[in-house]
Amino acid sequence: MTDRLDLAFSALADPTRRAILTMLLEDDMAVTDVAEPFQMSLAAISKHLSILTRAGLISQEKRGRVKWCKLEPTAMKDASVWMESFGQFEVVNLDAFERFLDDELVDSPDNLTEQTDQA
Amino acid sequence: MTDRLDLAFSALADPTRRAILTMLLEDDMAVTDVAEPFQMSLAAISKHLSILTRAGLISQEKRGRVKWCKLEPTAMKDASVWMESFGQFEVVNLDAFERFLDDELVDSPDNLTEQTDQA
DNA sequence: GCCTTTGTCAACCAACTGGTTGAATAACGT
DNA sequence: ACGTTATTCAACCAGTTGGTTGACAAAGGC
Repeated sequence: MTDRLDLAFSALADPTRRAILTMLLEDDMAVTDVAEPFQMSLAAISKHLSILTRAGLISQEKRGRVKWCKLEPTAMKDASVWMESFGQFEVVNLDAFERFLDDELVDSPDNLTEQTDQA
Repeated sequence: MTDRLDLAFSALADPTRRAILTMLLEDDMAVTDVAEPFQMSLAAISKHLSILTRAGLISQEKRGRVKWCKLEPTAMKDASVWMESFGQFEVVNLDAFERFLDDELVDSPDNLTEQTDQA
């Protein structure tokens, strides 16, 4: 219990934490800066960051009095690999191939800002 | 809150539910048969199944007195797509492309039968 | 030295989770 | 009609989660 996948998926289950990961996609950030756009307390964000750290999704390194947060995509990739087993049923076709090529051409991930409203 | 991704990721965060999904990879199953390998009560499994249903990861159809559970990979794929954005850092290269082509050549997914710890 | 900034810790709280049990519902076999 | 099988419902419980606040420690600036 509480293996890698448990930690990764339950860390990803929270929208605040997903938003944080999206922010870190742009650049490494200090804890205070991560907290800035949110309405909740700094302590709450600090907790979220330690959950993300425990899941291996980010790493934190203290330099001076500032603690820098850095995205660690490896843990996410493990979870992604687990999920991909389920996808094979439907996606092995030219459509997927085309989308793959499209993704290759996109160099900056501007369309990533938490796409929750597109239901 | 509690949007699609919240539901999908938190459903996937539980090892029992991931095991259930893996079982359903093989074939559609009745609730009782899903419950059989687990040590917990049937009611607990029933709850897990409704969580998976609410997340869209499976569908349930009642035929006679038996409720059949069927894998629905679409919801998982949504989550997978979200995650893949984070992979771009490391995988955008010929390696990924090559693996994609390899997958294309495999016509039957026979190598899927044992990728988890499910006994 | 002193004040400010950065971040965590500890205690607390309400809400949710994952399990239990026992009763209820619904369809089947005979 | 009756007992059996399949599944859910309702109430309950312990433990976890996601937030709060106030106190604290550590590093920097002046």
